[in-house]
Amino acid sequence: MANTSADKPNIRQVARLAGVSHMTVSRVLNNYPHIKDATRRRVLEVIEELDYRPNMAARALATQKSQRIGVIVESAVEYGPTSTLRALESTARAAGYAVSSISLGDGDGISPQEAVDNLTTQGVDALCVIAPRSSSIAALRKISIGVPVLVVKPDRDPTFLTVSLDQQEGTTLAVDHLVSLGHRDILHLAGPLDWLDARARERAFHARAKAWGVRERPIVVGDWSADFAYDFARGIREVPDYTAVFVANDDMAVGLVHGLSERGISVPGELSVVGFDDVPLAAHVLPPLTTVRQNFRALGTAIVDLLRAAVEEREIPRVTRIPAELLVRSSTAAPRGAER
Amino acid sequence: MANTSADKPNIRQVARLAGVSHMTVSRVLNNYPHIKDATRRRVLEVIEELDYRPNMAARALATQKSQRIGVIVESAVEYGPTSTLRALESTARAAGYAVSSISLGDGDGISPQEAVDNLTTQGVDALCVIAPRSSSIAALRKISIGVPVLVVKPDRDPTFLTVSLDQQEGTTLAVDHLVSLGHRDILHLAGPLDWLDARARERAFHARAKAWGVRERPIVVGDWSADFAYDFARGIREVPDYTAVFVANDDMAVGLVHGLSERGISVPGELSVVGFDDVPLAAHVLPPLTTVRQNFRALGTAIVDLLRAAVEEREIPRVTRIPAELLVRSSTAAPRGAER
DNA sequence: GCACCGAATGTTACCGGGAACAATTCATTT
DNA sequence: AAATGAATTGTTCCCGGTAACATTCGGTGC
Repeated sequence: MANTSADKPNIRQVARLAGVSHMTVSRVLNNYPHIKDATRRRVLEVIEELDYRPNMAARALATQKSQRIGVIVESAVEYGPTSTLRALESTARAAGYAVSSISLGDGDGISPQEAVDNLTTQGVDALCVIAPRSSSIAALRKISIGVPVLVVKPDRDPTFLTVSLDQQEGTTLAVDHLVSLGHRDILHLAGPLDWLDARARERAFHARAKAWGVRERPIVVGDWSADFAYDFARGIREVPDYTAVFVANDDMAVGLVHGLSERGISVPGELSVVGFDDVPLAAHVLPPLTTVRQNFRALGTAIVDLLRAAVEEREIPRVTRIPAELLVRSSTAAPRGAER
Repeated sequence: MANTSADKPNIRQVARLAGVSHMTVSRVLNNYPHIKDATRRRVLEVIEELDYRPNMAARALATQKSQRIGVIVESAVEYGPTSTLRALESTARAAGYAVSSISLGDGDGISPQEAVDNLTTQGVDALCVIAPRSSSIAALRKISIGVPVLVVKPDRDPTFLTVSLDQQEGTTLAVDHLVSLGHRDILHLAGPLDWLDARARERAFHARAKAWGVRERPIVVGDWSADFAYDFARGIREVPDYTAVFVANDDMAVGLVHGLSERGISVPGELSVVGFDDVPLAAHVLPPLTTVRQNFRALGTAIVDLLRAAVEEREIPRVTRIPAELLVRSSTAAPRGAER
C-alpha cells in the first residue's frame, strides 16, 4: 500500500524522496556515526514509507562480503549434527548472517568437493563443517577455499578453526555412573571409528575404564544405526559376561534394547544401557534411557562467534568449555547380585 | 595452483586470456547457442585453468533472480517438516537452486512476518512454507511478498500454490488396519487442531470411523509431543472403553505407550496403538510401532518442481498423488476377546 | 560483384549498493 | 574576523555480471 509503483524501491529513490544523496542513505543504513539526527530521521521515514529493503546481492557485490555462512553437514540423519545446525542457524540469523547448508551422504550422495564448490560459488564468507569423519577432513585439507573454515571436531587442528563438545566429560559421566552402580564389566558399543566423535568417545571410555579398573574387552563398532545394534543384540549367543553397555549414541542404544528384549535379556535387570545424545524420544522409550545430553545450542553459538571473529578479523575468542550432562533414567541399575 | 595472483578471477580476466570479449564468456556460461565451437572450447579451457566461478551476487544483481528458494519451517522439531526440508534442499540443489531456511518457534521465537522479511531481504525467487498452522497462513495472507509462494498444506488455496501429502490415504490405511483386526472402539489422539495436517488426519479419521460404524467418541487433542501423550496415558483412570488408539504422530504414540506401561496397560495386549510418520526409531521402540510412512522425498521434489515452474513462468505441473504406506509392526493386535 | 541475412562477436549501459575522496558547514580557537 | 579541524554531505567510480543493441563475418541469390 505504501508505494503504488509496484517495483521495489532502491536506494536512490529513497535518497531523492528524502532530499539527500544516496550515500547519505547508505550511511544511515550502515549506522555511520556522523549523520545529523534530523537527516537520519527523514531518511528512516522515507525508508519506512516505501518499505525499502537494501538489496543484498548489490551489497554483497560492493563489499565482497555476503553475510552468509556455508555449512556442510555430514549425515544429517544423526541427531547431533542436525541439532547443531539448527542452533547455528538461529544464532547466525541473530547476528545478521544467513546460512546455506548442504548435507552429505543423504540420498543423493554429493562429494565434499562438490559441496565446497557449491558453497563457495554461492559466495559464503565462512565455512563450517559439522561432525565429520577423518576421511572428509583429509579431503577438506586438499581443497583451497579462500575463506575461514571451522570444523566441528575434537582436538585442535593447525589447518582449521575447531570447536566441539567435550566428549570426554560426557563419557566420563556415563562410565562413572555405571561404575558407581557397581558395574565392573562394561561393553562399549562405539560409532564408526572413522567418525572423530566416535573415536573420542571410545578413547575416553577406555581411559576411564582403565582408571576404574574395569576389565578391558574389545569394543563393538557400529554404524550409529538402531538397526545395527538390534542385529548385534539378536546375535548374542549366551548370557553376556558384561553387565552394562555404554553405547555411543541413543539410536543404537534403542536398537540394542529392542534386540535384547527379543533375546529375552531385560534392561536394566540383566543389562544396563547408557546412551549418548538425549534424542527427543529417549525419555519415553521403554525403558526410558539413561543418556548423556549435549548442549548443541551452546555449540551453535560458539561456532558463530568463532566464525564471525574470523571473518571480521577480530581476535579469535577462546571457547569456554561446554559442559555435558548425564540424565539418569531407567535403563541403568545395579548389576544383578551386586554386593552393595 | 592455477593462478598465482591469489585473487578470484572475474569474467573479464577470463575474456582477456581467451582473447574474446567478456560477453562471449558470459554467453558460454549461459549456453547461448551461436558460439563457434572453437571459441567455446578456448573459453572453457581458460575457465578451467583459472578455476573461474561466476559471482552469484553479480549475476543476481544483473538478472534480478537469485536462484534461491526461501523456506519457512514451522517447528523443525517435528520429523515430517524436517524430512521435507531435507528432501527439498537436495532436489533444489540438483536443479541449480540454493535454499535458505528459517525455522519458526524454535527457541528464539521469530514471527512469520520477520521470517518473511528476512527471506525477502535475502532476495529469494520463491517462498515455501512447510507444515503450517492455519493462524500462520492467515498471517501470510496479509503479507505482500512479490514472489511465488507455495504452502505445504492440505486443500487448495486461491492465494498460494499448495501441495501436501495425502493425509486421508494414510489415515484410512491406519483405521482400516485397526478395524480389520477387529477393533470397533478407537480413540483418536490428535495433533493441535490449529495444524492443518492434524485437522486433516482428524477429519479423515472421523470419516473413516463413521464408514465402518466405529463408535463416535470425543478425540483427545495433543501438542505433538511425547510428553503430552505420556501425561495423558498416566492420567487414565480405569480400564479404557476403547481398544485401540490412532495417534496423529509417532512421538505421541511413543509417549502414550510409555505412559500406558506405567499404568500397567500393555500394548498391544490390552490396547493397540498406531502412529503416523515412521520416525527412525519407530521400528525399534518397544513394542515396534505400527505406523504410517509418508514419502517426504517425493513431496520435496514436488515442491521444487512447482516452484521452479512458477518462477520460470512455465505452466504449473499437476502434482501426482503421493501415496502413503502402512507399516504393520507390533503395537497393534486383535482386541482382547475378539471373536475372530 | 553486391545486397542481404543469419551467425558470431563486440560495445555500452545498467543492476543497486559501498569505498574513496571532495566539498561544504559549523563550532572553536587565536 | 580568519584559521582550524571535525562533522556532515555529496560526487564519482567500481564491484562482476547480463541486456540490448551494434558490428563484423561468411555464404547465398541474383
